[in-house]
Amino acid sequence: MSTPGEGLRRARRADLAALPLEVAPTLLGARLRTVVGGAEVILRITEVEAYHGKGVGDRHDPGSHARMGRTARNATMWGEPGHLYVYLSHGIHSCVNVVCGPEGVAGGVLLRAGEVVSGVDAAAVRRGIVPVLRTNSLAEGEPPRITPRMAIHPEIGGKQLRDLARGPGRFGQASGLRHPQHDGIDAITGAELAGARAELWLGERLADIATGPRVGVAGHAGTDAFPWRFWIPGDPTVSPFRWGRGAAEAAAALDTPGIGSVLE
DNA sequence: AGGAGGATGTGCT
DNA sequence: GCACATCCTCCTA
Repeated sequence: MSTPGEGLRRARRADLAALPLEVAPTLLGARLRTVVGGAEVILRITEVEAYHGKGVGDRHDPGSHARMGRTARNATMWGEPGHLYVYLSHGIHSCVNVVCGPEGVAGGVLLRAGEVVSGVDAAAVRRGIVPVLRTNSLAEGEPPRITPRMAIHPEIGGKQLRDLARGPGRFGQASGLRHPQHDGIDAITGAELAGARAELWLGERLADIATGPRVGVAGHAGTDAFPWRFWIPGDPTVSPFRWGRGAAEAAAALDTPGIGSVLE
């Protein structure tokens, strides 16, 4: 079993007890380690979004699955922090959130993108591109690199490696976690659920964090004016920005920038 | 009971 | 840039 990285420690439930807007930037550079069907993948998180909901002392979030209150679908978002809310997007993609905020208050951080730092083979199999990618024997903590076999396909370049977990659907697929069987899995204890285990590791120090409006969320001028999306500036695995339905118009009316700004 | 609309990715124009 | 896949959830009747 490989370790997720130098100087990292397992996340504790208390690390995730604050509201999503506070927790979200602390998950950048963290590792999500999953073992599904015996295959381990470690993802270094490079892009996240905060989602609140409707709850006591909470900021109302009309872009959240929890905006209407507690339902069967979003129940995990109300639960104990540190579990993973896995939902089905567009009938196709299983997307992964880290539940945070106090129990009884809806909140989660959507893991939008990551870098596969271990288990490239398993991730590539899940992404359906296994013939192209092979891992060489990587030293402990060494990032995956473009292999000779990839070099035979110059038209591909490093894009398939970069794209393995670039975007929430790809991230979920690379992780192996799926809706509905893995919804609610505990990333603090690492307890097995439906043949899967998940662990969250924290502790990487980042020099800079970028913020901006969330991607693809239907127009909610009030919330999109606030930076709910966080990413590691310059990281190639961060997904492209796009407006949600009606959001561009709403943002234009408020003179809200779309790409976001880099904070210190 | 029926239907609209997704916290998206892919492929074609 | 735009259509489409595919299915679940919640709203309306």
